[in-house]
Amino acid sequence: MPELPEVETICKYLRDGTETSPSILGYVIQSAQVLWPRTLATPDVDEFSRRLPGQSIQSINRRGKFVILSLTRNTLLIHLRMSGDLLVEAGDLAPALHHRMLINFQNGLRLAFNDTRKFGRVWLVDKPEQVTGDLGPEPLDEGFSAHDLYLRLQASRRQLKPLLLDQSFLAGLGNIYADESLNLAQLHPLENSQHVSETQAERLLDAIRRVLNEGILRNGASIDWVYRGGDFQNYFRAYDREGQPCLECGTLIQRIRVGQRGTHFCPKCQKLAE
DNA sequence: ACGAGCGCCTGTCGGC
DNA sequence: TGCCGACAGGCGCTCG
Repeated sequence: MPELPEVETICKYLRDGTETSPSILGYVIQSAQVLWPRTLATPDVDEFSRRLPGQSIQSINRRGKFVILSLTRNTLLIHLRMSGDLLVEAGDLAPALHHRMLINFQNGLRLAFNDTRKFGRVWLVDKPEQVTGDLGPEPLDEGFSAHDLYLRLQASRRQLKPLLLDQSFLAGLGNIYADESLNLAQLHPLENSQHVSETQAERLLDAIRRVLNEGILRNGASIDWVYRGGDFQNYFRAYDREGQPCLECGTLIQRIRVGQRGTHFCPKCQKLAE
């Protein structure tokens, strides 16, 4: 799934629960099972399984695309990468086909990490900064200003699309929301970051925030086999809309390849400055 | 400092 | 129908 709005949606689901699923705050861990060992970035399976039992879930937060579960003594970080998902379910069910890790609680429920493509990773560490230390600012953080963004753009000379995907530049954007943000801000994905004016930087941050907030409001986007009820995919402006009319001017959306990622934009609204 | 290419995985889709 | 390549919401690693 995961870009910032989808990860935020999952955090909310775990923290607040839903009509059919409880919050896991305060749940006490009884045991852990790692069904696909490479899921575990650190420590090894033995130590992981030894340290978790007895700890409880103190808080659930997001930083960039990381889900962060603060436990009694340690911190559990989960990155869903391309196809990961977190589910609260009955502890006596047979593990589903793509379940990679199970955290069993004392109350008979469990947290399941489902990840078809096996790219997802889990860390159990003492300090979350050990994992999230290189992340750039949070785009929705009020303390992060358009001027801050402008200075960061000036400090680089990269193309905007790869820059927005770089988690050390800005945390949380992925391929969908980068395309959507650039389209709304009317900036070309290949534009050099040093050519972006202060006014354009303001427009870009505003666009990023609008797109992310709308994604969160709609519980993220649901595509293919990963479905959580989010419907932001019905409101895409550019992503996955090759050959369809731009919502602004009717010009057909183009798809190009940028840094091996499919990139969608309107050739009329998003002009290269050069 | 930066971009390109590839590896990691499974599944789906379109073309032949 | 079957096979095969391209592609997918991510990221870390090489290599120029």
